[in-house]
Amino acid sequence: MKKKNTDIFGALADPNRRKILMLLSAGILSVSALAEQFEVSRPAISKHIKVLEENNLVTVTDQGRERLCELQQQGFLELYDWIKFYDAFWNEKFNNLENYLNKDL
Amino acid sequence: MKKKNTDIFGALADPNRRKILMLLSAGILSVSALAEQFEVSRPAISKHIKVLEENNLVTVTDQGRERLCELQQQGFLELYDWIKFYDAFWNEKFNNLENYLNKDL
DNA sequence: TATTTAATTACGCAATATTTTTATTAACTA
DNA sequence: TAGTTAATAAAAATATTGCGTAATTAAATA
Repeated sequence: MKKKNTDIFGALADPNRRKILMLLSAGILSVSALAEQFEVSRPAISKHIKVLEENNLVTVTDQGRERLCELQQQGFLELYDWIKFYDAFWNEKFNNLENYLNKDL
Repeated sequence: MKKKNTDIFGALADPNRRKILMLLSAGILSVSALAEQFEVSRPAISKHIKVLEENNLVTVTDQGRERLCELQQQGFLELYDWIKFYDAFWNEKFNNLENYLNKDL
């Protein structure tokens, strides 16, 4: 039983991890292909990918000795759900403001 | 010139800070009123609020010796902008899938 | 089979983050 | 004015994170 290190917000808190996601938005890439785009070492990138994987932002599939990384929607949906709550909050707030402003028209 | 500690993703990475936002979604609260809802000390909450303020998730207004905290939309919009990019990514992806599936109909 | 390549694991360390305790500032109130 | 309340600042302790090096595993290749 492996324990999860961080949640989705923690996963997104690191700039290198967000850069990985951005790179993967252009297409599937191996760990090495990703690592080439960074100053940091390959093990560092490996760990970042693991965090992204644990939080369902990325899926990794073994292909021979390579591991191919691809964006996964589920993690993004989780984040989306979170922000939707506040989106609703703001909509309601501005609706109420609008109602208030129109009260005497 | 004071330097900002973290960006919006870092600001949201802490569970206590997200709880502060949730509590503020119910209405304006003073620092003390917020602190009551946590196990951690008041200075800790103070610092969390500062981070939220620096990232435009919360505005604080002085009222006598109290400081009233309120949600601020700007920070949420920043996050929204980020996720919108990936939202578009997924929409495009599934559109393409749909196009592919319908190709021979 | 020996070597190379892709990647992870293990370990340790430096940098950051979070929290606490103590001290301080400023605004109310008796 | 003296005491209390709300909050932050400063300093220090603790916890977590990110990263590198070295070692290891597994697959491809000469």
